[in-house]
Amino acid sequence: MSEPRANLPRPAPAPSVSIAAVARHANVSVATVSRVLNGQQVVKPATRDAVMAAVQTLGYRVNEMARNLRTAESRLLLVLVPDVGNPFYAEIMRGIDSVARQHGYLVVLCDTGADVEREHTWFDLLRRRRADGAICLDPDTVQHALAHDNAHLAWVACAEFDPAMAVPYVGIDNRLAARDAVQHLLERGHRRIGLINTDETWLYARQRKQGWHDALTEAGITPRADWCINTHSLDYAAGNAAMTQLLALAAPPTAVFAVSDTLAIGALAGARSLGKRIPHDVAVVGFDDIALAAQTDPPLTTVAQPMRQLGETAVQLLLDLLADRGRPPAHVLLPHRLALRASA
Amino acid sequence: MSEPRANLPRPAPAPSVSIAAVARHANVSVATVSRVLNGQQVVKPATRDAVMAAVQTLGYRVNEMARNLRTAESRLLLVLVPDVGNPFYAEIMRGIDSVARQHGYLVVLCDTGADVEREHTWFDLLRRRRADGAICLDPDTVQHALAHDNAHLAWVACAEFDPAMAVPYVGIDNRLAARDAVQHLLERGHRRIGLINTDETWLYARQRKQGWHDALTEAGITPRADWCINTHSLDYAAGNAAMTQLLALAAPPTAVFAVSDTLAIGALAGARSLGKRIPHDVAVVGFDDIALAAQTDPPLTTVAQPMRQLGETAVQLLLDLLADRGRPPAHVLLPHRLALRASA
DNA sequence: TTGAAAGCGCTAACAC
DNA sequence: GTGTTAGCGCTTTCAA
Repeated sequence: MSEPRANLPRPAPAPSVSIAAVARHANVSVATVSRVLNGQQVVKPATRDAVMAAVQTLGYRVNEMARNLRTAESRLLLVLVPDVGNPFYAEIMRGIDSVARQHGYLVVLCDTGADVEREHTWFDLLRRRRADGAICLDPDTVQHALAHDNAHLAWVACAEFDPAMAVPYVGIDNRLAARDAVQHLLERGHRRIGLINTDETWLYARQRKQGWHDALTEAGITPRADWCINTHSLDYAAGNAAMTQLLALAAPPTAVFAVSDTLAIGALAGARSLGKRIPHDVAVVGFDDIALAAQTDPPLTTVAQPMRQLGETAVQLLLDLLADRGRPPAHVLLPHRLALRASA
Repeated sequence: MSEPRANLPRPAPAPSVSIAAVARHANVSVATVSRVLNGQQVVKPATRDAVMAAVQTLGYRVNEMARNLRTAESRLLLVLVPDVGNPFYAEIMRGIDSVARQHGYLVVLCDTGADVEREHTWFDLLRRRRADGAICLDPDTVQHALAHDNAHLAWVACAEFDPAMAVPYVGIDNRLAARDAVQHLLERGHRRIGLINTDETWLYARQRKQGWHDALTEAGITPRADWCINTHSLDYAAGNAAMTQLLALAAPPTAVFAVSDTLAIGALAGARSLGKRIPHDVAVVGFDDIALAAQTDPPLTTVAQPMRQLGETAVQLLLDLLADRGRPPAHVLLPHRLALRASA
């Protein structure tokens, strides 16, 4: 919908020097000024210098809004993030931001709360030409709900994606990564290995659970249902509660794999408050390798995701798409690695 | 400088429905369509409905770039943040974002690294009409360096500010808040109270040190120079190292006040790795009250800043300024409180 | 190598 | 109430 917008107060415009003023001052046409400003080589050096001098003395700055209207692009990219406060996303943002800026794009951080409705309102900015493209980090289920209405818009999926959708994406092999993490625990001699998983509306949650399952069954262990807890959020408190629940079991796990570092760090706190020592009483492996992971007590063993590179690649995919709308969607899987520390 | 921009590849434009098409389809003028779209009440209901129907069937969306060129505003706000990864700023961002969106503004998160040069390039976006205003969270010393060149631009300071500058700001009374924190420690019987401070290019660092000093001298204690450590960053590792250094003193502090929660959490880790129990061997008080503070072991006693409200107020100040460039700069101080937990 | 002029899609002043 | 029209400041043919 194109709703009538609320009657917002209008700010007063700032005083401005237009391209026409520069042209007048330099005794050339606006076309010539434009050519100089855009670095076109056809302009005679002397003319060029005169224009630059005028720009200098007048303190002229291009009005990018006008330029963008003319070129039909906003040079704005949207990043749709389910939870801005999560450090995992913060690092991806950094990757996105650096590459986007190199290409002359500005990035708007959009908090979606993993909610389809809010996603829709953000996508509407694309329709209104407010932004050129979007990078979506929301659950694959949310993306799926979006796909139909937004097929013609320029967007890519990052970290989380639905492989069946005709949208470019970049991520890691979550199933394999989770399997690696659990195998590490198995190698340390653990047989009862718990899983702190999150909401399975996330593809990564389903895939990492699979990886946990893979590793256990390959080791001849039958995963028990009560070894697996699903939290409703990724915050520290949720990890804390999940660990408490796991340790209350008659035969509690001797090791726990959490699908996110924030959950794992909460789990550490939960175990400690029950007087457990880590990794002696219970070992913990996390996922992501956020900065805090190296600072916990003990430092957290975790699956390192190439977060920065994830973000960088996502922008690249988006720019490729913008440059050629017709191209078949590219799918990129980046390598992960296990960051071994003291918690497991 | 208005540099010739790099020759960036141009994305292909998306297919589009203009306001003229809607007008044609509804048998009215573009002006009428514009009126309906902007919610002006003068339009006859029947006409309005016809327009809306045309909008619906054509799938029209306003081109905000064109609108913004005409209204001479970009509806974009900049938030200049020294460190995007710091959870303190993440929460302020949330406050900013929510209020900005309510007023039809989009927010761009700008990572400055507390660097004057990078700040300058961001401010240039204001000059090029790419953004309408900015909220600056950088050190007062950086702001000070900026003030001269950017006096005519619309910007406000948040959390950190130079009271002597003619720029609107919102913050808290850092000196008083720090004094409260240290007084709490004194009430618990501590006499040797360390300070983990950060770089004193920050006004808040200087002010909080003052508060620490105030409380001690009021209690008849002479603050010792070696009780005070200045870190070069706010990350967990810096807090860890500072605590280690403090505890190596001949007569180590029995309590430590850290000027940021991230520092305090790192300090907790540092103390623990030396086998100290908290608060028994050394008590710790932080500053900010980020989400993680309630999840540490033990939970962190800290000075709670109204982060969300800080952000909300900053936007309000900025919008006020945008609405009336001439108004005298408003200065707002928000209340803090002590969040009592187990670490002190 | 440069200039004149036609828009980009919209809002708003003015006319009817 | 509604239509006509003149720009907003820029880029980009097309001519010269």
